[in-house]
Amino acid sequence: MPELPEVETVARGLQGSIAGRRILSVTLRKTDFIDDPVAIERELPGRQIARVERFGKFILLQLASKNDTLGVAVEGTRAGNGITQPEALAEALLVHLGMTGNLSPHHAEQPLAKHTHVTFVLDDGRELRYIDPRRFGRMAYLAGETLAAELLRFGAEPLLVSAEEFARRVRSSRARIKALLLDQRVLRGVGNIYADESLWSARIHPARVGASLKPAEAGNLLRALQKILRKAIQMRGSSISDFVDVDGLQGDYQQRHKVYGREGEKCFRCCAKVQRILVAGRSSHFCPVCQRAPNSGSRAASLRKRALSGVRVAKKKAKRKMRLRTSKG
DNA sequence: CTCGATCCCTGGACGC
DNA sequence: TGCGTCCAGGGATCGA
Repeated sequence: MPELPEVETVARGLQGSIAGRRILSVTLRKTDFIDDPVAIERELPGRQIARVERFGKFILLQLASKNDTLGVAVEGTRAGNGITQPEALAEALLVHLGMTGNLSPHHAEQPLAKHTHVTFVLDDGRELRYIDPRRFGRMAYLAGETLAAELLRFGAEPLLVSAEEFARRVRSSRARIKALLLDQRVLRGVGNIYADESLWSARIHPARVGASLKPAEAGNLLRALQKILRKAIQMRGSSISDFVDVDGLQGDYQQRHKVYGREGEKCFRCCAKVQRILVAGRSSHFCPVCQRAPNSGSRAASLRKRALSGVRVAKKKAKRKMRLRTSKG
């Protein structure tokens, strides 16, 4: 299940193996996961892949500008509004691997694997193939403002976001921290595995409300998340069911999982049994001892809280009254 | 705003 | 062996 480290692994692999190659032709088979199949057939043939990068859980195949690739002075700037915006990222093919997507180069003579939905013939005799049994992935050719608008929908990059920014995003929401970590509008790239792993590391229960996190807790969580993501990238991601990189190699980070997929097994810190519950509709693995359950979730607790704060307010009012009376008298 | 439910899809696990 | 059933999960969408 490709999340940030897996997608990063694939993007780096592709950057090394297909950057600079030109796409000669495109063959589409199943297209129900493609935003606009016709645009892909129209725009990609003849184009050079300038660079491959990760954006959240997306692989971005950045296309060299037509001017560069053709080496011909095509018509001048198209900026009709007079604003010249030398957009670094003007055109790209976005690929989301979903749950089971695989994007990798193959020798042309290699038989097509089952569920090969897209083939890009490259100028060196190889083919870049997209294989995705479940078709939970997504593919889209986007350019200009459409591309910019699409990328703007996503939140901060987990490896670059500052502690302040992360704390602000997380602590300004009443949603549960697990849901916030998974919400691509908050952070881009975190999925179920790394959300659970970082919450365990920071000893934060997945059902905690974001706004209930103390600044220090938010800081610990981001540190844990970044450390885990970096290590996972170093180990080329986690291979749970079928993730492999562009060379067909599995990742190794699943060997480091502390809670994910370990329901019923002992917590590595305290030996309590790892539990799995549903939070935000996703299975969430955690240690019930290390990660204390929020008590603000229960009705009884919230009533208790309200009663307490009510008492506090009443006391303050009484104090103020008293002060007024004494100052007068 | 936040939630849960539902759908998409297939392969793998499991029960009989 | 061969069914049927259930489940996983990222994301979109919809109604509460």
